[in-house]
Amino acid sequence: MDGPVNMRVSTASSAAAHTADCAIFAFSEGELRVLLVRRSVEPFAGSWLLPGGAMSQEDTLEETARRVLLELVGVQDISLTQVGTFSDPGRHPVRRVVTTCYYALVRPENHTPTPRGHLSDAAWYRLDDVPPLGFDHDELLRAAHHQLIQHLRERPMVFDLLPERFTLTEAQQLYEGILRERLDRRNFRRKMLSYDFLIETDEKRAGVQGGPLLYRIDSAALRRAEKR
Amino acid sequence: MDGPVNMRVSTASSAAAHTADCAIFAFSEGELRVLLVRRSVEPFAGSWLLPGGAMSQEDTLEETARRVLLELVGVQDISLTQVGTFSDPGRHPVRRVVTTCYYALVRPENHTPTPRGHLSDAAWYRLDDVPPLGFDHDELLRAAHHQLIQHLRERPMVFDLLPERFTLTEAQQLYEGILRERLDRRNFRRKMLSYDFLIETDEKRAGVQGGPLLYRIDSAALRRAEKR
DNA sequence: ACAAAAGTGTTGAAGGTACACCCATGG
DNA sequence: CCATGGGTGTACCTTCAACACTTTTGT
Repeated sequence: MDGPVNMRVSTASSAAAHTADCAIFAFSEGELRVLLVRRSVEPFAGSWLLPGGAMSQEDTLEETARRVLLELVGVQDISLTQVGTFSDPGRHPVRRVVTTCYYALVRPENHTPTPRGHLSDAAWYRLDDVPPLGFDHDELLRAAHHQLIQHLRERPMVFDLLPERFTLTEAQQLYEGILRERLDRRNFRRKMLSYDFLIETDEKRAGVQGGPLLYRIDSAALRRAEKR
Repeated sequence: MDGPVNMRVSTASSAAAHTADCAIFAFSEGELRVLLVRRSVEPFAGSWLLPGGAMSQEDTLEETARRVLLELVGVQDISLTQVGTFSDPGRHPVRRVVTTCYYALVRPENHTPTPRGHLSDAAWYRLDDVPPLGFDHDELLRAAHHQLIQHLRERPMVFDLLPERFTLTEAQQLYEGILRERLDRRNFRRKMLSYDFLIETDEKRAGVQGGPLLYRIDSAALRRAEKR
């Protein structure tokens, strides 16, 4: 419980540090991808990780995560969803660090990740190609992906991952990339078209056979639908 | 991200304390109830709260929550589910305290809550009767209850709240208490009876008109069903 | 012209919801 | 005997899953 009186709290010299780590998902070239950074200092120097940052005195965890996103991929106004908090004392080999994991969905346009600070690299990985990660970040990523799947099953909420205009096939590839299963085109399409926030444009995607129609999202209607 | 090298972390003198707060639900006299404790010291002296405790160096948050449950209601081997982490810097008026909320489901038998330490009282409240709580615990309780509802809609998982033997009406009252809506008896009953982990006994509940049959749970089969 | 991808409808199964009457027991 | 709560079945609707052929466009 909260309180300055609790003795375990009063001896606060040894309180744990708290970080926010982000599984940042994007969709490009027909594949779901996640942003990883490479750490250049010990422990886990050279390991790939989910990007994250330490919570400061003034910030909430969500603000911390938002800052990470802003600094790394220059993205603002992104939907962030809390996945869970990981507190195993052994998860950090040196100090006690508790972390709260978030997932974020970003458009492929606005992202040229720029590693700074103690990072030597930053890159988008296809989910299948993700290497073993440092700390317990494999577990964080699994949890984030699992939660994204759960949310997607309940409601349509991944249009932040698609460009302004997109074809239904692209949307289907995105769903398949997240859910990791193949979907029936006709059933998928019928479900999509039943959403009133999906708007047919009069343009077609050039350079692809079949000449697929482009669609866009009516954000206000989507907002309403997501409220439920 | 994790790392001793991050400067915001290195100045760790001011790290936040971390607590685990529990929404402990029980079902008695046909009503869903939650355990509240009354705080006897400032800040929020005299306020009702969700019980909680500070995370120590060696423990995970879940172990912390488990200890709270053990000390307060003497219950062990309870399913604990993480609800979320709350980090608003203003949520504690004095110090920086981040909390992670869990919910737990306990059988009505094993509980005579015994307030200790800085608590003057502990009592089961019907959800409707919960008074305004101290800190941001109204929000924690709302979040915990909301998550319990979500989980219950997805799968049957509240038999930890029922006694060894129970009638289907009792189970229905429990569902209704959690979901806060009225259910159709025949539909509810059909769904329950479709579960193969629900086992009809040959006893009837005495002292109640109609002479309702008692049922029990095959824990192993339930475990399997919960896996999904 | 051919290859590749887009576009399109129907049917069956399963699950959810709505609804009313008789039966068993306690008082 | 009567009041209270327990126990039961059917019809409709919605949702999801399975499944194959035609049209459009690029090469």
